[in-house]
Amino acid sequence: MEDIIIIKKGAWSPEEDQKLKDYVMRFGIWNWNLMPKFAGLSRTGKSCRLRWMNYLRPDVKRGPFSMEERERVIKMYQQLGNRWAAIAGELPGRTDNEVKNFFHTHLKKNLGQINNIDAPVQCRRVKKQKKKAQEKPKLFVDISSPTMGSSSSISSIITFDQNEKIDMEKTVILESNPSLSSSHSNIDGFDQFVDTTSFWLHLLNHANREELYYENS
DNA sequence: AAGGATGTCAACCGCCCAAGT
DNA sequence: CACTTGGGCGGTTGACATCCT
Repeated sequence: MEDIIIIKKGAWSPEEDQKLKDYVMRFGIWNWNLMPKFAGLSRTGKSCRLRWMNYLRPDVKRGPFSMEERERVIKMYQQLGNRWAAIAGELPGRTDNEVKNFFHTHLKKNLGQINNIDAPVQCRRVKKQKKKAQEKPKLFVDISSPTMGSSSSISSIITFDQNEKIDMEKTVILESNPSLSSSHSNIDGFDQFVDTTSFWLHLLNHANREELYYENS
């Protein structure tokens, strides 16, 4: 007769954390699937691995992202796209999960809802987002890869510094490399163009973030 | 003050890939 | 070469905190 193993899910208790930490410190990582049994944990190997990698590892850096880290995330995202593990690799002590969460909460929330950056997230906030999506956006953002761009017919490209305000009524945000930017002649009513690196850094640096957010809601 | 809306982040799920057999 | 398995990854969800009306 096989043993019945009850697998626990959800938040980790301090006791579980200690068990996992103690075990890894003592015996190292050898097989995540077998480890829980030996460590006395009612968790899956995957769950243990995730907990260790994202939280318990001694070299995991916690706390808010510094401005340097923020800038790096933005630049790496533009280079690599949603390869969070690769981006995290450029940020010592940060995990892919952290980078992903940071991007979604601090960057995308301000920009994604006003453009088709990607498909809407299926979550409990969809209802509200749908309502917002019906309204005509004042801001258009294109964060497609620079290599995807085609010929340009941009009338003007601007960058701005930290204290400069953006005309949200007539602004089109284009990709980071102006020379590769694609034509957006099919978008009516916009006459300013801003490269995304500049825009995102502005958004992060500047207190206008709130203003920008609500401007579009 | 209360209840709903929203923000944040830890954790889970499912898929993919590489290595081993 | 096909199959299995373990680990890694990105997408998504859920719980809780905070904000807003």
